[in-house]
Amino acid sequence: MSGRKAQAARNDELILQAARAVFTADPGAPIAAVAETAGVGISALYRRYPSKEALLQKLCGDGLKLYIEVAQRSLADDGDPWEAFAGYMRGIVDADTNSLTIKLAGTFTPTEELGRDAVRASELATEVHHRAVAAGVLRPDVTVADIALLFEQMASIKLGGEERTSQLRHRYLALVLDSLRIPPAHRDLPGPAPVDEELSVRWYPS
Amino acid sequence: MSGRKAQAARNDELILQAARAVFTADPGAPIAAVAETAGVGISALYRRYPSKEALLQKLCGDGLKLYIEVAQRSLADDGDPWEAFAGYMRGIVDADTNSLTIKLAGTFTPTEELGRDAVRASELATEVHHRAVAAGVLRPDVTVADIALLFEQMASIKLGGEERTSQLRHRYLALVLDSLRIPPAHRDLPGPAPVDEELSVRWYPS
DNA sequence: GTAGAACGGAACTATACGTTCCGATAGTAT
DNA sequence: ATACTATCGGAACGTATAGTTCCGTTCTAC
Repeated sequence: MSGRKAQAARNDELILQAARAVFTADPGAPIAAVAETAGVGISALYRRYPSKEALLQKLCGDGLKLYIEVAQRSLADDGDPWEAFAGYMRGIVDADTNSLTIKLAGTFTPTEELGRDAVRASELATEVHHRAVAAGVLRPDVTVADIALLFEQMASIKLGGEERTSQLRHRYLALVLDSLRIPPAHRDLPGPAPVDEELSVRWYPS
Repeated sequence: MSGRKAQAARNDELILQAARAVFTADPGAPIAAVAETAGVGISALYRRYPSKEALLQKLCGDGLKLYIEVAQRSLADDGDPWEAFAGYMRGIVDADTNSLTIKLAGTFTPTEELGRDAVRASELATEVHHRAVAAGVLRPDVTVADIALLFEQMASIKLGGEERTSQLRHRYLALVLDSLRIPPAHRDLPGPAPVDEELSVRWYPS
């Protein structure tokens, strides 16, 4: 494959990557920002997706599939039950699927396939949760819905670049995990704590 | 005081309350929404504040003062050091000052007075934090900036009505406090856990 | 050399929102 | 009683933003 067809195929991927990056950074971003980030024109977008809504549905769908994959990987883990659960949570935080899925909830009517994947993801999350509780490594007064809201809290952290944000999310995830694990204990926190300047810069218009 | 002057004074308060409610719910809300919520016309707003920015600065300032008050109240607490610290965190979460202050950061140029109050608030937060660490009730690998980010995470929780949101914030604050306190332990979580329907309704446009 | 797919980006349109302006109203002073 | 003024409601205006369409261009395949 070469020439024009090849560029079209490359653009397919380029556009998806750009869309993911742009909309996770700012769910309300204009579609022109996606085109610019991808380095293509606007018509390259509209050739592939009939509307912005269609693009968002695609991204949401991909996010859900990633979520399902992470959950399945955890269920396949036969080792230490706590590590399986903690790995699941770390995986979801890394996948960064909540930033999109949640913030975009209600901005478009869910597809049928989207609905199916959502219940599938929910089932898997319940299964992961149930295993950890049954193994006696996860405090039982925390429900599956609690875990979902905790993911949203992690997703709300946005500071500095992409790298730094991920680092900090894992730092606070470690804190949360400390409060979830049985027996309770304090483990070392990963990544450096934020410094004052990281916080104060946000008070000045960019 | 009666008649027209009285209504004007009442409107002063009405507008501030409405503005606080509207902008905490949606920091990007239009100014017309504030007027509608307050039950007044738009000109009643512009008579008091020359621009939207001025109103936001006022709200931010009030929020900071509230923050300072809560911190001072904690420092005046001579009882159990942990309870003083936990009460401080609960107080800040209740004050709901972060929803505004953070989300609005960078949307306007900070006033001089705003800057002064900000450093004052920062000093007090450091003092509160230092006391808890010195008393040996707060894990020392968590910094003041960490606490600030934790507040933001609590503020990101928005589910159901105002009442329910507050309930859930306290639930997850309790979880976080479990991971902060020395010695580590699991305490009962306040408020009912979210049920599935509370989460799923967000997927449908209102 | 030509047909057509893919593309870039200007142009169009709708909408949202901050701000201004004007007519109305109700206390208040003379 | 009448004129004056502070206050108010809300329509009107201008501007910015963003989704979508459209047209001229380019590049490949045959």
